[in-house]
Amino acid sequence: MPDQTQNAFRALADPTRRDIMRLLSANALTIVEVSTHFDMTRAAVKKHLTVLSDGGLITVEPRGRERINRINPSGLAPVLSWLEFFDQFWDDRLADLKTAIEKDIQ
Amino acid sequence: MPDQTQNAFRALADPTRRDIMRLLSANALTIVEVSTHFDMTRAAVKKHLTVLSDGGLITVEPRGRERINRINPSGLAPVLSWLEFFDQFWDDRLADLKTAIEKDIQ
DNA sequence: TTTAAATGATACCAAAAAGTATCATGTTGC
DNA sequence: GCAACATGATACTTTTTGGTATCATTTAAA
Repeated sequence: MPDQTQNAFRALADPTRRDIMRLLSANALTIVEVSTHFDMTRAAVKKHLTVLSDGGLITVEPRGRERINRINPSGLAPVLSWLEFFDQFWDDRLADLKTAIEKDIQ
Repeated sequence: MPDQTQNAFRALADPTRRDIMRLLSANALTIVEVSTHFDMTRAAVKKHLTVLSDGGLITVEPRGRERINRINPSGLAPVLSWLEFFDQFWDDRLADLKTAIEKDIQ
């Protein structure tokens, strides 16, 4: 059983991966399409996508010879859940947020 | 000029450091006191505290020969700010959160 | 049916991260 | 003053990470 919290935080720790998240928030893209936005090889980008997938932050849908990488916002839930612990310092507002999110994702 | 967003995400990527955050949320502690909670040397814990400090997630106050490590919740602001970008997937609730936080921490 | 395109997989490399051990420095208290 | 204590600092080792290069496999398309 994977530690989703750890995998998600790990995935977010790299700036390239956070950029990929933003990129995919606009459009679902293939690996090649994502690669064109970064100054590194396709293989390196694919590794980042694997880490994001392990963290539950994206989903990958095979389509013919392509793989469509799609953002998975609910993958951020463990991160928000962890951050929510600190809402005691912010007057319980993060708790409200978490409840709202949990209501949204199935 | 440090990249606070990167430093904060980097600091949160390690499970020990996240545990230290929780620990310090209850009480401000010296390095030795923090060390007693983990199965590693004092030097290793101190390194983690340095990373947390670099990320703006704790503050360190010298007191005599001790250093009081105190949680700094506002250091999470860059993280929440980045996450807020994805509130488009959650009906703008994270944006409300960010506004609320910004109102709290001068 | 070939050929080109998209991806998978592997080996390899360099740098960063996590940890230890050790010694130096500064403080407290008797 | 001096011994014990808390921390600082450095060197070193191991593992992980981010990256490249290369070749194999699968699929689309002419």
